[in-house]
Amino acid sequence: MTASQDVQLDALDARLLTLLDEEPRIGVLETSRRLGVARGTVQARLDKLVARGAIRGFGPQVEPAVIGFGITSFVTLEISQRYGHRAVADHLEGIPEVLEAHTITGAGDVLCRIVARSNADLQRVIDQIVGYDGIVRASTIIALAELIPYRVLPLVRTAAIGS
Amino acid sequence: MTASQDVQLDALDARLLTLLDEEPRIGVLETSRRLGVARGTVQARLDKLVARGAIRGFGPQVEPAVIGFGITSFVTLEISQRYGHRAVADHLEGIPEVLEAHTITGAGDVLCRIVARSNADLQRVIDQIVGYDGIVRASTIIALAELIPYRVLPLVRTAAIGS
DNA sequence: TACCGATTGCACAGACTGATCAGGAGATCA
DNA sequence: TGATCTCCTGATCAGTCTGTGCAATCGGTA
Repeated sequence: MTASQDVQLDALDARLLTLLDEEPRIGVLETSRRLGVARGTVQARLDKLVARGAIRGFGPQVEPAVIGFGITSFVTLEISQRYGHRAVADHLEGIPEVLEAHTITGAGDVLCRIVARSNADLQRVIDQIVGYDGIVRASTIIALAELIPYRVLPLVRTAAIGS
Repeated sequence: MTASQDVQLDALDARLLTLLDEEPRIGVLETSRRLGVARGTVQARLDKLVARGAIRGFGPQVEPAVIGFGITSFVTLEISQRYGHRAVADHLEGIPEVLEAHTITGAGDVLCRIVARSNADLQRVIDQIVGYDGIVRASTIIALAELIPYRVLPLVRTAAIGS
């Protein structure tokens, strides 16, 4: 699962990632100035992080809630033994409202994150999900408020040695 | 919660977001060429999306699993009525391994996503979480495999009108 | 028909990128 | 101590992009 070898970050990597997260549009040159290192160093560090997979990408982070999908829910699925996980994953991949899915331990087989335009719309999506033989039943939890929005930076600082 | 008014995307927005997601480093000019529109249009669209909050940012998307945190888990917390959600959120915010947290409906009060270096490390993090008076107990689900990695693009295409 | 927002095409100066190279600093090993 | 390696530095070069502003155009609307 873990791609190749784990990437060990250092303090400079952590500062670099933090700075880029806060001001992604400043460019490599300005970044190097802020960090007090040579431009080539910044480019080399970035290339390395991307090459090793530590950075998945720099794409725009779209906020589902702002483009009309204000409801977030976590749905636990119980899948039929006769169907493989792969088949279920394929089914789920075809539903845009399914933002991610994991196989899990415990009471349930798959946990997925689902967004919808409204509670009624959520019902529609869930119906679509369970309208597949491989899925026996679904248990839905609705997210009421976002206490902590997704973040990785604190973890990056923890992971960095000598910081 | 939803910042201002929902942003209604159109086909061009969807194509723009898709292209930027696939090749974030191509720059505005190249983007305009690929989309067949004027450079100013691309800039205006992007500015608008950012201003309205549809795009949260362009920061590097760090992959926790690659920097040493290979274990992902979802932990449901039951919190004491005497403490507010806010207090619990503050507590959780101080723990880097807590990547996100939501208040939820159903059997439990808070659902959070937690990563750790190993199962033993996960135990340490959970102990840290429950070592707080406001939290009565924690129920942990471990993610075994990532069936669908987090994605938003299919949703963007769905949200766009006239696509 | 007049108005309005959005898009276009163009222009300019300034700044950045990608690539490359020689030299230096620090760590490792025999 | 000396050889070797890796990483960082500082600099150069041509080519390209960005930020900005403006006048004209287009499509839909009052």
